[in-house]
Amino acid sequence: MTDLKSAPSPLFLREEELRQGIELMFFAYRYFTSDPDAILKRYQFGRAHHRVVHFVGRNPGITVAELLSILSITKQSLSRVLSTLVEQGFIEQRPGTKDRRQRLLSLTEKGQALEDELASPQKGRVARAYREAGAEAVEGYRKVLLGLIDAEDREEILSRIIKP
Amino acid sequence: MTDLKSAPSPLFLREEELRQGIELMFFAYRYFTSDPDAILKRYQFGRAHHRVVHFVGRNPGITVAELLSILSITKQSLSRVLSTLVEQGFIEQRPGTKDRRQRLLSLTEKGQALEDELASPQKGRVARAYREAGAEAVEGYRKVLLGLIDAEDREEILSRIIKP
DNA sequence: TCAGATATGTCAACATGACTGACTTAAAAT
DNA sequence: ATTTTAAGTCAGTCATGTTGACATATCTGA
Repeated sequence: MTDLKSAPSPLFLREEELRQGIELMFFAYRYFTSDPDAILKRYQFGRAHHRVVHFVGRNPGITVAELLSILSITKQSLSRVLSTLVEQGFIEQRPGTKDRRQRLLSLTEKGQALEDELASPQKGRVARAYREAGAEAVEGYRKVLLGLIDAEDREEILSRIIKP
Repeated sequence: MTDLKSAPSPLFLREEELRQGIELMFFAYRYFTSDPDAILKRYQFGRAHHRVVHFVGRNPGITVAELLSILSITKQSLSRVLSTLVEQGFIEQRPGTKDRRQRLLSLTEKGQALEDELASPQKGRVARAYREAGAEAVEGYRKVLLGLIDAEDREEILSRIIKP
């Protein structure tokens, strides 16, 4: 018989490592969203508004359908948030030139200001983490995050992220 | 005057890198939670149930107050989820021996089975990402995630994660 | 050109999980 | 004995997700 006490299996160690990676993600994500969350409160907005502002800001002229696909939510969920943002003058819609059914979305100046306000502390937080961890660690961070995504979706997501 | 076209500023590049890191986190987190989310549906549970089952599983005998502190939610929010899990026999409570006001929480066998079921595909996903990225990348991933956490909270969170 | 497909928006209804604030009970601590 | 603490509860609110059905305008292909 093997000695159970003195020879912990590599499998157990790996299990522990995985669990730590999972918990670390849980806690890190909470801090990751904490800065914008605090700002959004002042506007009586939630994370959903942030996501819309972010992706419209990064993809000016995006269609509603594309936005739905990025956010992976239903039309109805988006609708509430989007109409609020349009009514309050953060986002503007204009009909597509090729297809006039489309409503191409973009940030107004006011919307751009909000986007900057929300993004700034979050970028600051990520910048600090990058700086502290070093360039090599950043590369690892990106590799692992990408690996968490279903293999078949990676290319599409990468092309969305790396676009400009 | 400097040539704006041919010499993009390092600041711009850094901005882009930060934005990519932010978006990557957004997408990765969605996949990260996707496996347990699908399972939870079958039990008519949500992410909140998962978090409770997870942290009770990893900290048998945890008090309600400690659990609240880890989850950073209110008593009322926890209450609904926790009472459901207790009623349905996933979690058991026993009075503390030193302080009988406390209800020490632990998983029942049924609760442990649920924890395993939820954790297993998530661990599989993380394991795959780790394997594909390599040990060095994993170290970087952990460094950056830790760096996203407020410096003053890191020690406490690390001690929670690395406990056993 | 017209029928069907598509892009968007809207209505109604519902579930989850977060919040606040006030209050109760039991037990511990001073 | 009084105060503090641990836990639970009540009542209400909000944000954000869901489904399914339907309306309108526009585009596209036979």
